[in-house]
Amino acid sequence: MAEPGTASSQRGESLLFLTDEQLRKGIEAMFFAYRGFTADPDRILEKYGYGRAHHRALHFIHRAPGTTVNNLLAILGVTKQSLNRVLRGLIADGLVESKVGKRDKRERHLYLTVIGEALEQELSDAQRARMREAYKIAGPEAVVGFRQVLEAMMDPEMHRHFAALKEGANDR
Amino acid sequence: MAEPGTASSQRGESLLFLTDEQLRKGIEAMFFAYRGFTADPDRILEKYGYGRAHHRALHFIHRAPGTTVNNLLAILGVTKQSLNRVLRGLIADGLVESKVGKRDKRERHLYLTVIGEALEQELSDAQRARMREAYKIAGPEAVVGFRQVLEAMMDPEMHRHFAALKEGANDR
DNA sequence: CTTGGAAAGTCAACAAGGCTGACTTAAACT
DNA sequence: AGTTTAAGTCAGCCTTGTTGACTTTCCAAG
Repeated sequence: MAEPGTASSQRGESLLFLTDEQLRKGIEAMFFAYRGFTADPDRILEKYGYGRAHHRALHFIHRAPGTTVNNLLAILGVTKQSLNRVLRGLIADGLVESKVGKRDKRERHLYLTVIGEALEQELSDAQRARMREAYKIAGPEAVVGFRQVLEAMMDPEMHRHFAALKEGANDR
Repeated sequence: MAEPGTASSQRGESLLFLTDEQLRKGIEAMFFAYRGFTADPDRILEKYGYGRAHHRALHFIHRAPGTTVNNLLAILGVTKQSLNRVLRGLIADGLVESKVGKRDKRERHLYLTVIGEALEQELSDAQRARMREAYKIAGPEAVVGFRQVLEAMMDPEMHRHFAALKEGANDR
């Protein structure tokens, strides 16, 4: 790889490797890795006639069952019309259920049905398998660094949403 | 849900955090980070009436000046028709130059013009700035791990292309 | 020297998934 | 009562991906 001779790699001040070349390699790594990251789900989705947009909706509804449309909109960062097109299909096919809110009846709370959960699992299994494999190859230390860099790369707004998606425990 | 210690393979201590929950957080981190990763260039591209596809073409032509269309096709992983549409625009606008090959006159070798380089720089500057910032926050150790995980996540075919894009030195 | 195949380019048609703008309905808030 | 909010819808547009069919140019092998 590149020159390892940047002296002490433990000092936070040793930013000598931040050459344009190294940064460009990072950019390219993101590009190629993201392709791998989406490749397996894409293949599965095709079988069912869905796309990436459906996957994202399924993923985040699974993660935050009972979430409102508005909340999902904020997480996904798309327009109401875009999301609605996708959601309509998933509801029509019986993968997602939309329930009128109790406190506020204007809101719709979204849930995965049994078959919705099943597809989410299938997609998630594939994606987790690749990630697990990558983690195994790179090792535990690398995983920590990976996550740190990714988090630092997010827009602050997005990082808020990311952090809010903690393990378990949702409202409702 | 997340049962810890499922099938402890290889290094015992290391795999304890590979719960489904942790893996899902990794997946979400990729999603949100990629959004941040593309946000700045997207804003710039909009000013000039271009899209992400144009950015990718500019990036890889900059990286491998004189590359052939076929080679670019393999790197980008799109169809000839898709790439050609984008390339046609860039050539018409004078950002990219297409030269007939010397050895093999069927091939076209692609180069950025001065203004092509200028736009590539503008895009790249923004993207590198974000990456540099993320690297600085995460620290040098993290950067190494980041790159290791990303490389392990690529499809083998894509990793070949990635590795081929080493510093400097192009064919011709 | 002929011919098969590779590299590039083009036309046409289509689909997914973004977007804007305008508008409706129902419910909540003030 | 009037305004705002959440959701949904219709219509239309754009980018970027896809197939399929076809041409031109040219290299290389028979």
